[in-house]
Amino acid sequence: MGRGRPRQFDRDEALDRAMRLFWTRGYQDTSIADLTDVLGIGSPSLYAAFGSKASLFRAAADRYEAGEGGRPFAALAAAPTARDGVEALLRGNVALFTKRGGPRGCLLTRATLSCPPSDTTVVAYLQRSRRDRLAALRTRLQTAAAAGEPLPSDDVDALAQYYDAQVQGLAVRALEGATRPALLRTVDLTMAAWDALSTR
Amino acid sequence: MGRGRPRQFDRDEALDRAMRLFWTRGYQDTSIADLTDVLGIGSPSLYAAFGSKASLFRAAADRYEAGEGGRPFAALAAAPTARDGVEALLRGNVALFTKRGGPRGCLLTRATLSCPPSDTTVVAYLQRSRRDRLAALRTRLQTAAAAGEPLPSDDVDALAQYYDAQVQGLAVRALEGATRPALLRTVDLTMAAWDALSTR
DNA sequence: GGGTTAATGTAGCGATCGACACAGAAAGGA
DNA sequence: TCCTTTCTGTGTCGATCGCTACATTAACCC
Repeated sequence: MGRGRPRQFDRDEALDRAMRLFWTRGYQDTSIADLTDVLGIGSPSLYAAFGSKASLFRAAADRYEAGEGGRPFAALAAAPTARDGVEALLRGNVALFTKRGGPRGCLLTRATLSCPPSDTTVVAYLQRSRRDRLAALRTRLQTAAAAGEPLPSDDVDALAQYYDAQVQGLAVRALEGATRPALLRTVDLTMAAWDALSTR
Repeated sequence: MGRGRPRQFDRDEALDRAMRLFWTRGYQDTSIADLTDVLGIGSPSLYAAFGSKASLFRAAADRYEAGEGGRPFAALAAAPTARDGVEALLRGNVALFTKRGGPRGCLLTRATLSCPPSDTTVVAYLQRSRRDRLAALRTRLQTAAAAGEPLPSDDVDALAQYYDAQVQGLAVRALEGATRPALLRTVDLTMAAWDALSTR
């Protein structure tokens, strides 16, 4: 298999720990020293395995989106109706943002507000990620509209941006320390608004 | 008046420029070198006038809240009804977050997500500021409830947190580059939801 | 003008940032 | 066994971080 000296750490586990650390402290406030400390490896090993801080973050964010972070959006797409999907998206994100023992809030939202513009590759990654999430919302609502489901508005684009704002608001409040029940009451209001606007 | 050598810069103007810079780049990504550059003064003058980066930020944030940043909340308190107040709060914040030639988003929201926990005085300031804003929302809704105005929910506390989340969502989206018309469509939906939930 | 007080410009402090040079260590292939 | 290849630990690079010592300059009071 490998020709040279074998790697002495589990790359996936290291990536997972890096992801948790970026999630906890944001992008800029997570230093290479912090990472090598938590990962238990030297900085040359980190750079050999991941290239740079920026590319390590992108790999960690990929892992976030492919795992926990992507689950609420998977639930959105899989739900039988758009209403169920949006509710699953919001409640799933509340659970994600307030999980016991885990970092609070959203890794991507936090990074978006704490990444210096000079790190262009990270900024570009975050922009693409945001576009993808908006597109996921829009397409789910679009298919619902095509299926004749009742929606709170005919403007699917505006709806997608509206529910994206709900998610971001929940993420910020979770980071500020809002409790899970408090965030769920906010989701209750958002879904009550869906119903009140849809039945006309 | 002054005993020693007079200050060679306008303290208020310097504070205003510092506020704009913190608003544009967040707390952590704004360095003392950036500040002395934009303010046109040396670092000893900055420290003599403002004490430290943390206390300069708090002074700049005070200026933000007393000026532009506080206007939407002043409109909330001054409006004849809670509905008008919330709408003025949201639309005022959209205008603030997308003002041409000015920084995008909210100075406080951005700082909340980009301030290292080690800067305890700034963290404490931001927490208190957030509590105050939530309290402003809650008391306005409370007086409306006492006056018998129709509200989207009987749970005033949940309502306050819900509209706080709306503001934060708008702030994040503005920072991500959302246009003013797009954010206003989101506010349209939020206010349509108010009406649909209030008329029962 | 002298003396006092305060703000300024230069220059640099120790610490930390992201990233890497270098040599030693551990594997496979011959 | 020796060579090649790859990873690991030590040490450190130049740059930047927030911050300040020091001498100088410019105002006031007398």
